[in-house]
Amino acid sequence: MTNENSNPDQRPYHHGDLQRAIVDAALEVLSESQSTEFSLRELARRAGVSHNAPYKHFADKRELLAAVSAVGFEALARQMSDATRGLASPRERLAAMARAYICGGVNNPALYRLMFGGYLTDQQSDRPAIERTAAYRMKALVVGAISDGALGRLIPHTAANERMIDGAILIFWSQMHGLTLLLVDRLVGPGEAMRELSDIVLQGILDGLANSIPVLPEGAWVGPPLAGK
Amino acid sequence: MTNENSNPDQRPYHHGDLQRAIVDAALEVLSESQSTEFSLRELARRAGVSHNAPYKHFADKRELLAAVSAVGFEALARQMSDATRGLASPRERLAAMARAYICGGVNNPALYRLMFGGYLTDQQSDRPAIERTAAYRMKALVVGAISDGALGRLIPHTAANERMIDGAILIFWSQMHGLTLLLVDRLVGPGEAMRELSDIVLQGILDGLANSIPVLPEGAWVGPPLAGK
DNA sequence: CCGAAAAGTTGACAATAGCAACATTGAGCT
DNA sequence: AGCTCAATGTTGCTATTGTCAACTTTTCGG
Repeated sequence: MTNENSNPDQRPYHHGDLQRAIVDAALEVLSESQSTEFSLRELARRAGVSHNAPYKHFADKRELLAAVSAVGFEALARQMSDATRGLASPRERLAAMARAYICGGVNNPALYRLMFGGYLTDQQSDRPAIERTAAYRMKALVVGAISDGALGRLIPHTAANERMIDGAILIFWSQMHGLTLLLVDRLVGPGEAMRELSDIVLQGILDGLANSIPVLPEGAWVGPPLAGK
Repeated sequence: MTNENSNPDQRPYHHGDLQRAIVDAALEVLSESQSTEFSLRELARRAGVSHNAPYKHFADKRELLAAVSAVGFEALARQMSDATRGLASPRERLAAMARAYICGGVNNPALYRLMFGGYLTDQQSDRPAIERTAAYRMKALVVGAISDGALGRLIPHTAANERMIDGAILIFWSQMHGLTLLLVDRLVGPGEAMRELSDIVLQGILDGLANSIPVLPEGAWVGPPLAGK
């Protein structure tokens, strides 16, 4: 029987869930320092283990950061999902998602940069499956709102509409992504006007897309590349 | 008389222009490795000087990377400027700038991320003056195209139009910025369709802005914050 | 022509990433 | 139970790095 509460000061040899503890510590340090340049040893210290224990769970720092990034994607997907819960109007759902997306970035720039800043992307390696899953969930939410009429008319999610929906998402996503990063980098501001600015931009997009939606060319994709290639 | 060409193999005690050499080496390594995690010592080695020589020109690594970033901003400003040279149509000028911007990012993602990825932004310190200068130049080009009629009607660059022009730039810039980063991170693709995708997106924006241009609220800004605050 | 400042060098220190060898524990098998 | 073994954690080590301090060589202004 493993009872790690019996003796608070006498940590058992085995931590219980170091993997989780290390990732949590990383999220903490990342939020505090807003930098990915912390040391694995620092995390080990925070978790109260020896400097090399993390290596039993992560091959190297890159792998650890990938895990942190994955947690970030899951959190973002959840926040976007939660934000739309109970909203009947598809347009309102889309707006809520956009706000949640921007908020997520502004509230933790370093995490957002880690997620999207190509720490893994640089290598030719694919993104972890868990990230892709979260990303697909986010995309599905957006697709749902669009097909439900967020752009002024119903656009059923059929094969015929696929490239048009992707066209709309390309515009919508890149606009929100860009705004988020400009806010984060304080190249537009002030941060307090985040909500106001994002609504202005969103308004512009929705109006534009209501008039005409581009169709993506053959072979173009939006979202994390499929696993195979 | 200092003649550093007289004896190729006998490097003089003083390098001549180490500052420049270090920055050049950094740009090289950055382009090759697509990562800012190189060592100052590596740069010193490449420049053929001792491991501490760079510290006579840069207080620390951050300062060196700031200098690299500044060079990147200058290059980007020049590329955008060159791209518009000789184009009479303001709309074409705007499109050319957008393409140059995106190209710059896709051709050297690591540099682009360094420039916009808040290596300096994290600290409360302002961006170097040289960066702000380049940024203002870029913004001036965009303002020029817009006021010349890139959005379908002339919008003179007057105080009355200031917040409307900034509104247009907010949309235009964040859209291009987002598209660039999504391309860089391969979250949209393929890279070969860069030109096609950016033209599609640009088209959507210009059409949208031709219909209505948002007016930014009081206190909002677009571009690097002014020096004072 | 001299003295100080600029530019470069050598040597040191603490911290880090990551490897290897060793120690401890718990889970499965008999 | 008792044994075994893989998972987990630890200690010790090496190579590398950022940065400081002290020293040397040039260059340049007065």
